[in-house]
Amino acid sequence: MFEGPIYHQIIVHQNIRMAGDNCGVEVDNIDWDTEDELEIENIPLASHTSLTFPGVEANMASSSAGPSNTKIVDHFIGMGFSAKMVAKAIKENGEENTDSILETLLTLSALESSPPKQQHVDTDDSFSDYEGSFLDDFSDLDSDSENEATAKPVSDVDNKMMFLVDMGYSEDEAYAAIERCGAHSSIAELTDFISAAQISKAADVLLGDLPDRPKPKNLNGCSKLNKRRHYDYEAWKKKKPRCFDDDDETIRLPNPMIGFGVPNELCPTLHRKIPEAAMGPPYFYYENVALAPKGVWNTISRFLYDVEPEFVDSKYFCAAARKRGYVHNLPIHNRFPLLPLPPHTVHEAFPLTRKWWPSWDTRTQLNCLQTCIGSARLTDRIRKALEDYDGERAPPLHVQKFVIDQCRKWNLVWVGKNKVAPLEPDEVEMLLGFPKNHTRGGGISRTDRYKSLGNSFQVDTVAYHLSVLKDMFPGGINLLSLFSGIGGAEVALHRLGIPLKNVVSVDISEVNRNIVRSWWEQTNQKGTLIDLADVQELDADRLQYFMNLFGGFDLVVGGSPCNNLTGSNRYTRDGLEGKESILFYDYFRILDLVKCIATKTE
DNA sequence: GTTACGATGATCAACCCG
DNA sequence: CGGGTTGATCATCGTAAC
Repeated sequence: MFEGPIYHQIIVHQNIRMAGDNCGVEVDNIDWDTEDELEIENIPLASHTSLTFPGVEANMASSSAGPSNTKIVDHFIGMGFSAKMVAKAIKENGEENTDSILETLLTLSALESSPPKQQHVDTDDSFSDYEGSFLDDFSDLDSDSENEATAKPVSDVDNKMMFLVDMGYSEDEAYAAIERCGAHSSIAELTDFISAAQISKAADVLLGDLPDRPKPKNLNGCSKLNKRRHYDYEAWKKKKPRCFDDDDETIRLPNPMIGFGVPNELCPTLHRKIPEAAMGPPYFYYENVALAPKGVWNTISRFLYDVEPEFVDSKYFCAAARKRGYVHNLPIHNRFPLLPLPPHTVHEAFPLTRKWWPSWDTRTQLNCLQTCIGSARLTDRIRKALEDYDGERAPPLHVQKFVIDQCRKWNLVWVGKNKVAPLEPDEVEMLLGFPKNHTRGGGISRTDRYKSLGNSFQVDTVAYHLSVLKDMFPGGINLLSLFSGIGGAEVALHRLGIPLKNVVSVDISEVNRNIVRSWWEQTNQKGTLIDLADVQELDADRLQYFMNLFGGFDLVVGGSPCNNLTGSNRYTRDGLEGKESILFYDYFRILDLVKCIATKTE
């Protein structure tokens, strides 16, 4: 398979970057012409029409169901059934029971004696409606609005309008949704509202003359965490705009935070049900901070096929805490940890600190490793505060408290008499499970190393979850790694001994891409690494191209930006709709495309 | 590059009330 | 005693102004 012209082409790509920035010289040598032509034909038309609005609503109204939140609708439309038929089938069966929906659809299409293919939404059209570089325009608007505080609410509405229109909804629908739900509603709420309205409308048209239809079954039989449902348009009208969350039980974090199990602990979960729409292939693995604002994890879970998130604190894997939520459709049986097991306490990890560690500092593990470190001035203040009590056995309690508080806040360790210091970058690398000097060199500054590391996976934790893939893919896997950062997923798979056949790695930061490429070369990988800069560049055409080339992706990994979610952000903790964190929807978009393309080529 | 800078939500203990 | 409330305590893949 990997011989002949195709293989040749891969080799050509192997050592170039397809990043949009600063590769002008190299680009000329790349055989990308064919793809570029494709794009010229398909993309600009689609994205421009949707950005300048005219005629879009007519286009989309006919297909009736919007593309994003109505995943089930989408799923079946993607299979080639008409939107009307899908709406009808869902109305009849309820949306939980995909089996019977499919059955109804098959019956309906048989009745109409026209095979689904005739209603089949053309692949390219549906994809190109989907894509576009809308977030570029989005962020431009955003930065403009930052200068004028008074203009903010207006442009916020504009942003959401544009986002919704780019997702494929009509301008009218988007406007109605924003008006109904309020300008501060999340994209998820807005899309839910639109799709509820669409389904309701479609059903009215189709089924208005059938008074004795069976009621949708099984809407209450779903599990606690499987709360996704659609609202009747009428029901929506009566409700106040923001009460969507109220009856939707917010996901609670488990205590202890061990997810579906960690090594050497009793497994709290022996079996879990994965919704049918979520089943692999491909397998997917999504990560973000556990302590996100309320409702964020509900939204993430709802988009990712109603899979229950697994919340795990990495303190069960290494000497530092890292509370994260993972949404994945991997089996949870027979997981195994990476060996050797990393140290679980600070003393084991940094034996030299033991000598200076005062007895009144009772920490045994570190807090979450962040992107910033404590300042030199702070460690100096601590030293001076302690030196005042040098002769005594221990400083007074208020000094102890000050020192401990700062040590906890900044993850300081004892490196000398009265002397604390932040961790060195290589120490952070070790704690996170990366090889020493993983982020070193290649023109990266110390600050950037901390930043890249602070944004990364904890390798042992992720590897434990991914370990089940080893037996399933003895020949290796094809990996699509979004927001891959310094390559946490790649390193985890490699350390598990799972060969990496083809890896498409997407990250906006050039230094991160360099780190991954450098690691790739250092570890003598036999496979192919392709790096892209921007998840928004990854459109249907390009995905299709890669999937044809590789025979599909086995695993789609991604941890989308958390900076608008984390509590340590005082300025722009805007939730999932924040400027960066909104890229979560791109993870969903791409994952859904991968699933669609895989289903089609089956 | 360095040093400033809180707010949100989770957890826990104490408390109240019926 | 159980459930709910209140308040103290703590942690947080960060950003803005120098």
